[in-house]
Amino acid sequence: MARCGSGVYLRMEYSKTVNLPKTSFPMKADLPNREPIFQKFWEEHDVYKKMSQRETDMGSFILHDGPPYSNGDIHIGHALNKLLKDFIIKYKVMKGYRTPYIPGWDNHGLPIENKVSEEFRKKHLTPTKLEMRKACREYASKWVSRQREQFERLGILGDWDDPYLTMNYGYEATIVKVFGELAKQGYIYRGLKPIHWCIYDETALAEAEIEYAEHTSPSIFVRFPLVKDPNGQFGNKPAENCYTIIWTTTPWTIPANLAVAVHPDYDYAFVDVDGDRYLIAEELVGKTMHAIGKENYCVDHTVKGAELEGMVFKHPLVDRNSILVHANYVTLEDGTGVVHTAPGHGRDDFDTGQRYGLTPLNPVDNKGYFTKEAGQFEGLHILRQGNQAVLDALTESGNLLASGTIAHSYPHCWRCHNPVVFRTTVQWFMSLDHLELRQKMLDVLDSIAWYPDEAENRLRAMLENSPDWCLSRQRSWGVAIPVFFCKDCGEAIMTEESINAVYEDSLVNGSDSWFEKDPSELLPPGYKCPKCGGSQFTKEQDVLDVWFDSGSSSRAVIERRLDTYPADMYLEGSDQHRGWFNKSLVVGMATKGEAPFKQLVSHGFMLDSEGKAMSKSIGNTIAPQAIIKKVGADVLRLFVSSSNYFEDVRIGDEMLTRVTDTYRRLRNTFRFILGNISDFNPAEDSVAYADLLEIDRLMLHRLAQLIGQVDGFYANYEFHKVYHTVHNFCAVDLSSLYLDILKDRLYASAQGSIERRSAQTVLFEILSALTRLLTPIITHTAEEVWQEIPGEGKAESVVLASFPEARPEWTDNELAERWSKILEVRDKVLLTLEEARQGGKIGKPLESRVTLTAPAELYGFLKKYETILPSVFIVSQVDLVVGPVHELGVEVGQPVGEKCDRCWLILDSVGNHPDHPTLCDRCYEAVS
RNA sequence: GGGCCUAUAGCUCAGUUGGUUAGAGCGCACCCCUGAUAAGGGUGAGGUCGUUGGUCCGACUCCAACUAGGCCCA
Repeated sequence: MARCGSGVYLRMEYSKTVNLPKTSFPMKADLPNREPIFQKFWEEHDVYKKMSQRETDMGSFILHDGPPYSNGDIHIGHALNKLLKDFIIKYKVMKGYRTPYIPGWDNHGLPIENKVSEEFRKKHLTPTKLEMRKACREYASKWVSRQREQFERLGILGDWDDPYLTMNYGYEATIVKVFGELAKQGYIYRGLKPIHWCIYDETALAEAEIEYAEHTSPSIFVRFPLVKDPNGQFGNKPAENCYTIIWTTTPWTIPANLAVAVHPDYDYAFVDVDGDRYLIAEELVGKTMHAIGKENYCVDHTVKGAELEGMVFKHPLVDRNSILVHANYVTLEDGTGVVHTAPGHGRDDFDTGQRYGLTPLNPVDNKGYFTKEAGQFEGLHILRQGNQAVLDALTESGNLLASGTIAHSYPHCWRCHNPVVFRTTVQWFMSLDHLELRQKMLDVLDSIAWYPDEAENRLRAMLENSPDWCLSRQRSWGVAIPVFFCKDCGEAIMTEESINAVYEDSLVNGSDSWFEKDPSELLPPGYKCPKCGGSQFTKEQDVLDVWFDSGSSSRAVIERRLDTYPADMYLEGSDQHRGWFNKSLVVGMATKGEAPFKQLVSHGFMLDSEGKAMSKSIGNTIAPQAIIKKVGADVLRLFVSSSNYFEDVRIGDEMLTRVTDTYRRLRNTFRFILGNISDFNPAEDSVAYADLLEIDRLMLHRLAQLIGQVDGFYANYEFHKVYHTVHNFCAVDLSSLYLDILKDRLYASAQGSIERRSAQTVLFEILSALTRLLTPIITHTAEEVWQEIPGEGKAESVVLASFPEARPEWTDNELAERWSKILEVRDKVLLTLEEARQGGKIGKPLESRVTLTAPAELYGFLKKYETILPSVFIVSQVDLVVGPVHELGVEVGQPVGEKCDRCWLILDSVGNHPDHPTLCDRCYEAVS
C-alpha cells in the first residue's frame, strides 16, 4: 500500500482498499462460440450416462421422444419440442429421478422416397425397388446425423450415441411383431374402401397427406332419363319426357355412376320445360333453369324427397340403371339437390352405396387411366382426356344440359401437389372397434394426466370419430405388410408361425429381406397353406403406413430397450392428437391393454410475430440455427421458457430482443454475485442463520418463497412462470433492492467483518439456488456459473446437482411483515429523492440527509431500525423525528459532516482520525 | 363447411367463486450515477381487456353472434 511520507493515504489510494467485485466471469457471454465448450464438458464427464443410469430411490422418469422425420434441417418447431423435453428431463434429474432419454427418428415414408426418386430421375435412372430402398436408407441416415448435431447444439442431453431409428433392424422387426399381435387378435382385415389416391405418385394417401387448394374443374349439368316411377310421382307425363338433373365437377366419374341421391327432408319440384318434366330440388329450380339456359318453365307440383324412393333412372351414357337413393349430406348450396353418386369415387357415395347394396364400380387404374370397365373410355387418362371424352359423349347422347368451369377448393397430393381422386381399392385395415378397442381407449383417457386439460377433449373427439386405420401404402420405402397369399386358394396368411418367421428374419436382415427373398425362403421349410394345404405363395407388396412405425415405438423403445411399459410422458405438438398420440394409443391399447403414456403434454405451434403460420413460401420462417449463431442456444432456450407453449407461440425480433435483455440481466446478476463472493469460502466464512443481519435473513425468506414457487411451476411444466418469477426476483428483489443496498456493505466493510460475511453467506445461497433453478433452461450458462461458484463438494456438473431446497428456518413471516413496512417507507423516500433530484437539489442520494417525520406508532417501529435506515435508503444520513402527523413526512436535506474518501458517505465521523483525516469511523477501522 | 383452441399495455405474462380508479417485469421517455460500467439506480407515460349484442344492481371475468388467427378434419 502506497503511503505519503506523513503516513497519510493519498485520496486515490483508498479505492484500492475497497472490496470491489472480482471475477473472471465475463459480462459478455459470447454464447455462440462458448456453448460448445460446455457441451464438450458434459460429453467428457459422461453427464448423460450419469443421469440415465444412476441408482436412486426416486426411480426413473421416462419421457419418450416422439420421432421427428429424418428429412431436412430442423426448424423452430422441432427446437421448441426438444427444448421443452430437455427442460423437463433436467428438472426431473435434479429432483432425483433417473432419466434415460432416447431420442428417435422416423425414417420410412413417402417424403423421403419422393426426394430420392427425384434424384434418380435427375440422373435418368430407374432404380429397382431394392436400389430405391437402399438410397432411401442412406438419405435418412444422412439427415439423422445432421439433425442430431443440430439438436445437440441446442444443449439437449440424451442418448445421442445410440438413438432409436424406425429403420433399425430391431425396430423394423418389432413392427412386424406388433402387426402379428394385432393380426392374431383379429384386428387386421382387408377391405374395399374409397381412399384418396394420387394417380401421379400412384399411391393411396392418408388424410394427413392431402392438402386443399384452389382448382378449376369442369362444371356440368347432366340429365338422367326416367326408367321407373313406382308411385307415379312424375304425374301424367310420358316416361320418355321425364328426367332428373344432377350437377358435378368431375365428369370422369360419370361412367361409375350407380345412383342419384336426394335429401329425404327437402321439397322436390317437377318442372315442365319445353314439353319435358325435370325432377330437382324446389329451392334450386330458379338457379338450375338459369344454368341450363331455360327461362320458360313452370313447376307442376312438389313432393318431399322421402316420397321419391324407388324411382329408377337410366345412366346417361351406359345401358345401366341409376337408382334413386336417400342421403343426408345432400345440400341446397350448389347444384340441383339431386346428387350424382359413384360409390367407387367418393367416401359419402361409398357409404350410400353400401346402404343400398351397390357394388362400387371403379373403372380407373393406378395411373389414372380408364379400364375396360369404363367401356368406350378404356385407355383414356381420366383428367387429361377423360373429362372431355365424357363431355363429348354426353353431348352426343343429348343428356348434357350445360357445361362450364368452376374454381373451388379441391384436395391435392401434399407431395406432388396434383389433384387427387377417390378410388375404391383393396387395402389392409386395422379395426378400431374390434374387441371394443375404441371404447377401451376412450375409457383409459380418464386415467391420464393432461397438460393442458383440453388435450383430453381433443384426443377424445378424434378417437370417437376416426374411421378404421388404413394401413396399406403402395410404396417402396417402408416395412412390408407381412402377409403371404396362397397361390392355390388365394388365402391371405398372417399366422403366428408365418409372422414369427418374418420377424426373426427382419431382426437379422432388416425389412429389405422381404423384398429380396422368395416366400419359400421367408417361411419355415415345408410351410403349408392353413386353408388348402398349398405350398406355393406370393407376398404382399404394400408397405405399412409410417404412423404404424412410430405408433409402435412404445413397444420398440420403451419396452424393448428400457424394459418397461408405459412411459411416464409423451410431449408433442398439438397436431399429434391425430398423429403420434393417437396411433401410439391405438397400438398400445390393442397390444398391451394399457395406454403407453401416463402424462401427455401437448404444445402449440410456432407462429411469426403477427401470429401467422410460418411457411417457406411466405418467407416468415425463423431458423433455430440462425438464432443460435446470432445470440446462442441459451437465449433460444430462455425464449422457449418465456412463452406459454400450451398455446401457440409467437416469435419475432422484438421478442428475441426482450429475451436477450432478460438473459443479460440474469447473467449480470450472476456476475455481480460471483464478483462479490470471490473471497468467500462457504465452509469457513459462512455466518450462522441467527447471526445474519435482518435484511440478509429477509432475502433468505424471499429465496425460500422463490424456490417453492419455482418448484411448483416446474412440476406443472409452466416454464413461463419460472421465467417471469425468476426474472422478477433478479430485477426487483435483487438488483434494485438487495444488491443495490448491499454494495456499501460489501465494498466498504472490513473484508472479514461479520457484516460483510453475513451478506456473502446469503449471496452464496442465492447464487447457488438461482443457478440450479435456471439449469433446466439456460443450461450452458448455469454450468458456466456452477464451475465458478466457490466451495468444495459440488456436483461435477450442475445438471447432476440437486434441485434447490429452502431450509425451514429461512421462512420467517414476521420478519417479512416488518420489512414490508420498512420497504414501504423506502418507496416514499425514493419518491421524495426523485423530486429533489428533478429539482436539482441533489445528484446522487448519498449526498442527502433524509428527515422522516412519523406518527408515534410508526416512529416507535422505525426507531428500532434507525441505524440501518441510511443503508436501506442508500443515503448518508437519516433523521427520525416523531411528529403530530397522520402520514409519514419525508424531507431531503444536506447531510452533516464531510464526505468520507473511502465509502463516499457524508458523515460526522469524518476527521476523527488524524492519521486518516478523510475517513469515517467505519472506514478507519477497515483500513487499520 | 365441421371439431378443438386463442384474442388483457410496444413485448411476454398475472388477473382467484363476476364487485371499488385492470396488475407485473421488460421495453420506451426523462433524470441520476460512473466503485456491477457495452453495467447500476430512480421516476413517469402507455390498455374503450378483439368486435357487437345479451344476462346481472354490477362483466376482463357468464352467454350468444361476429372478426382475426392456430391446429385437426371435410
